[in-house]
Amino acid sequence: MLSEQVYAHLQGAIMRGDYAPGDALKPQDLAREQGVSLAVTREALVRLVGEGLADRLPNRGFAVPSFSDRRWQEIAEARRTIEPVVLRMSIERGDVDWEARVRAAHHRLVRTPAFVPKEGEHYTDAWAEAHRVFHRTLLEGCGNHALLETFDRLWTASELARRWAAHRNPDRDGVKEHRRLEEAALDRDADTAAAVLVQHLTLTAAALIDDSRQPAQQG
Amino acid sequence: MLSEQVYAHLQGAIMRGDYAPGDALKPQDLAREQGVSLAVTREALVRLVGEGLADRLPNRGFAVPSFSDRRWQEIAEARRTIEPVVLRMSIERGDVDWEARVRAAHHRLVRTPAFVPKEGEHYTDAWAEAHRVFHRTLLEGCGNHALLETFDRLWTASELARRWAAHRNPDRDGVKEHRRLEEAALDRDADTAAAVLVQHLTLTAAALIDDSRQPAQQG
DNA sequence: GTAACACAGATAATCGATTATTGGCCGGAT
DNA sequence: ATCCGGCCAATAATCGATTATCTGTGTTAC
Repeated sequence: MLSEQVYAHLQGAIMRGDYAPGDALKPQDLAREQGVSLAVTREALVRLVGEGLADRLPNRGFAVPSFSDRRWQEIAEARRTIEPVVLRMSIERGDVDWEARVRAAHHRLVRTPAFVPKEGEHYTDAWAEAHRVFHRTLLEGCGNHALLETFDRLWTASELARRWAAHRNPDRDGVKEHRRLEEAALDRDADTAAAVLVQHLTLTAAALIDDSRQPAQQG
Repeated sequence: MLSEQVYAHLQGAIMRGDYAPGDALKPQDLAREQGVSLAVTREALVRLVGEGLADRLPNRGFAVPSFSDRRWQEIAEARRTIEPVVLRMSIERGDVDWEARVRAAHHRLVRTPAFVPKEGEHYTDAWAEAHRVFHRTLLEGCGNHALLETFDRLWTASELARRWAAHRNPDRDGVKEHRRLEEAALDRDADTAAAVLVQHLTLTAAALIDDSRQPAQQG
């Protein structure tokens, strides 16, 4: 299934930031680059649109979603609204296997370097994936596929937005936040875990507000 | 944009139950029936898959999602988990325009006949739509597109499942439930509204459990 | 000088035909 | 009689070419 490969390639490219928001995704060019036909490329693009990773402008083709501060804030709020509730369910229901996977995911997250020296300011692909897996594993104890799918969609949107938010981290200790999250979850302390998660998500959202509303005001 | 029409047609047909769960959706046949090419049909099918209204079996084509009791229960639980929280936000934030739209949606719901005499046991399209609009309007006060999109996806999945759940309504007064929901929302009584909504969703889910686990055990 | 129109190039959307893969069917061997 | 393996029809997936639509530019009329 060629469209699968093209889809994966485009998803990676968009999430990695190879294209800027608003850039046109021309089926012709993409088809030539990938060495496939138009139909295949179109199929992949339609899928991307379904996942929210591309916009479709009728009779004007496809494009990378344009960054919108408002939309980003709504996604962040949606996560703050939904994830704590699911986390509570997860903590209540998770079994030993879940506990083990949380530990494993946290370990992997801690041991994966977030930045590579030369690469510059952006997270490594490996860390981004470990980060996603940790957050998802925390919720997987709920055992509800529909809820986890909701998480997946919001996470994707959230990551895409963050990629384009030039975040100057206000003294933030992500490592510590994650550790507190892991501890509270494994202690079955739902209240604490939910509170820490909300704070974690709030801080992430706040980092963007600052940058977009006070660009380079360092006085 | 032809694929749009084909998409709309298929969505309606699937939701209406013109195809049974598991039925193959053959691009060839569909293309012939609709008088369009394969590419167009495929594009529509890929969209359907994205919306959860079709399954894709690699190298084996597309099919109507097979009904799964487990999946349905998970969707119902997801709704019970998310919608009350969003309803609270909506009640807290909704403005006068929202109030007016809630009243209008409820009025329309009440005045739309749920069944047509001859048609048999299934809801009319008009009532199903009015029902959806009422529930969605209740949540729209939250003003968060990401959350409403989540609602839309869960609603679609929920409706599709319900279409195939031969629900024998246990003495249920849907009209009354909706009225209590409207009243609590407009009274800004978030606690009551959330509680009524959870009960509403629980009863809907329960109707299916009964039928699938005790098929025709009447005495 | 401005504004409306028409042309041209680019590209989105669609089509009909070709290739590749699947699952069932038949025959032969054990 | 049953099981294994190779044909065959059906159809999924892909392709290259065609048609329709949009955007920008240049021209002409006022």
